[in-house]
Amino acid sequence: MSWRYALKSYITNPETVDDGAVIFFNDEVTIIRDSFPKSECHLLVLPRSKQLSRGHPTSTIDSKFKNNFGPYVDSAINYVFKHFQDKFQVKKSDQDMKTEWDESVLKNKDIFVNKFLQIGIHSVPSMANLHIHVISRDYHSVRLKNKKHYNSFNTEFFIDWDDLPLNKNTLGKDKDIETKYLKNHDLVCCYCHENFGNKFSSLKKHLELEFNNHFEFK
Amino acid sequence: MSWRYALKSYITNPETVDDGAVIFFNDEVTIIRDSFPKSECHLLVLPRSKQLSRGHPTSTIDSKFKNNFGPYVDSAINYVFKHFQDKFQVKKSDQDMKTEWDESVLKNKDIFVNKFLQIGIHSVPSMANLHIHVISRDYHSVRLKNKKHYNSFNTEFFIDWDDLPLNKNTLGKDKDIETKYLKNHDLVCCYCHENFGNKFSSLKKHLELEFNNHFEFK
DNA sequence: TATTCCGATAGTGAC
DNA sequence: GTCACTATCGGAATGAG
Ligand SMILES: Nc1ncnc2c1ncn2[C@@H]1O[C@H](COP(=O)(O)O)[C@@H](O)[C@H]1O
Ligand SMILES: Nc1ncnc2c1ncn2[C@@H]1O[C@H](COP(=O)(O)O)[C@@H](O)[C@H]1O
Ligand SMILES: [Zn+2]
Ligand SMILES: [Zn+2]
Repeated sequence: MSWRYALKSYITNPETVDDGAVIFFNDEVTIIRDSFPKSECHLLVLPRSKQLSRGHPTSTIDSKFKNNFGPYVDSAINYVFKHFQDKFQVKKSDQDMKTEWDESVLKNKDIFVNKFLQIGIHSVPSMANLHIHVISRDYHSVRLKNKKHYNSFNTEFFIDWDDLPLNKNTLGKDKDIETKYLKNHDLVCCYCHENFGNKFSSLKKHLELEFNNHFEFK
Repeated sequence: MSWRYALKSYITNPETVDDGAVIFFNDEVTIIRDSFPKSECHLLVLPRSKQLSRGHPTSTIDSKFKNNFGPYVDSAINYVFKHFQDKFQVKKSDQDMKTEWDESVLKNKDIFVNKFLQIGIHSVPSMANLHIHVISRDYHSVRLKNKKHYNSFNTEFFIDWDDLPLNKNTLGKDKDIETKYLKNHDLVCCYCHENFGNKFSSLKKHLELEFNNHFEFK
């Protein structure tokens, strides 16, 4: 079986997968922790229906789909929020200045979701089984190892759940999308918007600083 | 002072340079071993006149220049021939087949020069002080580290002393020459003409074999 | 087409 | 998609009263 089907067993037999990734399943969905999380908390929501699973997300995720799976996405959101709350707290700035990054980010779920969570899909998924990413916007992870990883979540390559279904599918060819957003797009810090060009190593070090400036272990 | 003038002290004060590179100098020329030799034996002949030294080789090396410096080039050739003779001998092939690579290469200077020596210049020199390369055609050297190094001696980027002065300077822009010959030109073995494409590492290993198949230490 | 260091880019085979 | 490995390609600094 091709690597494109690495997620398949999570929907065919979630009860027998023993890698500890599954956090919820019923007849309709499986929710897992991504095995190669690109942030502190990175979940995938997978519809179990073969029909839905093999569809391309941009054409499959319509309002009916959203109505049906919205609650499961919400539950993934709740999980991430809780997990982050349990593990981290907002760091008090030395300067004690009033910023957007006050404690409310980890106290108020709506603020957390708006400022610090990404829910959506990749324009060109690699994994064949349809999945929705629910990922915290810290990008503080040893699994985040190259430009493609970062830009797949931090450019228009990432399509927000709220923007689905797309009014009109204006996406180009897969190769063109990848070239434009994953290869040629500058690396831009998601905290402060500093532009790092192609310097992934510099961005990595910077993300480490950003994370440690904003959060600390409880 | 810029790295482009790394050769300057060899012509301004050859008597005080103490790196052991200088093998001959008089009022007109300095002859040195290249500090980063790309073959077993790699010399540079440098006119000491400021006027000549700052000229571009393709416009400066005319018949008058050649008459004047030909003898020094010859002396560099003699040095390389002698050095190679002293250090190496042609290896007897197991198959004992009659090839061009018989012992005459290291016994007859004319054959050595014709088959195994390159005398000339780079189309686009990096070093600002005019210099003529006299280099054995083995390319067996730890200093030969990349495609540019190899192709600068094994494509038309290298202009033979015998072809100077050029009838007509049909060279393009420096950048274009560099792209065409150093970057885009395939790597081709100078012994057997096998094409290695961009695989410099493969060529390196092959050159090691070629050298050891043709020569051995005395 | 200076060297050297460091890192970005790219292809491979395997899982 | 992952990893590990190898190797190619690419920019930046290079100096120093
Ligand atoms: N073998 C695997 N098991 C579980 N998840 C994986 C595996 N390989 C890749 N992934 C994740 O699957 C996701 C696929 O994302 P996508 O680019 O949308 O197809 C990525 O976030 C990967 O980290
Ligand atoms: N610092 C140096 N001292 C002596 N020779 C050098 C130095 N740097 C480079 N070279 C050599 O100078 C030559 C310049 O060749 P060119 O490409 O014709 O300018 C090359 O063969 C280099 O190996
Ligand atoms: Zn930042
Ligand atoms: Zn060969």
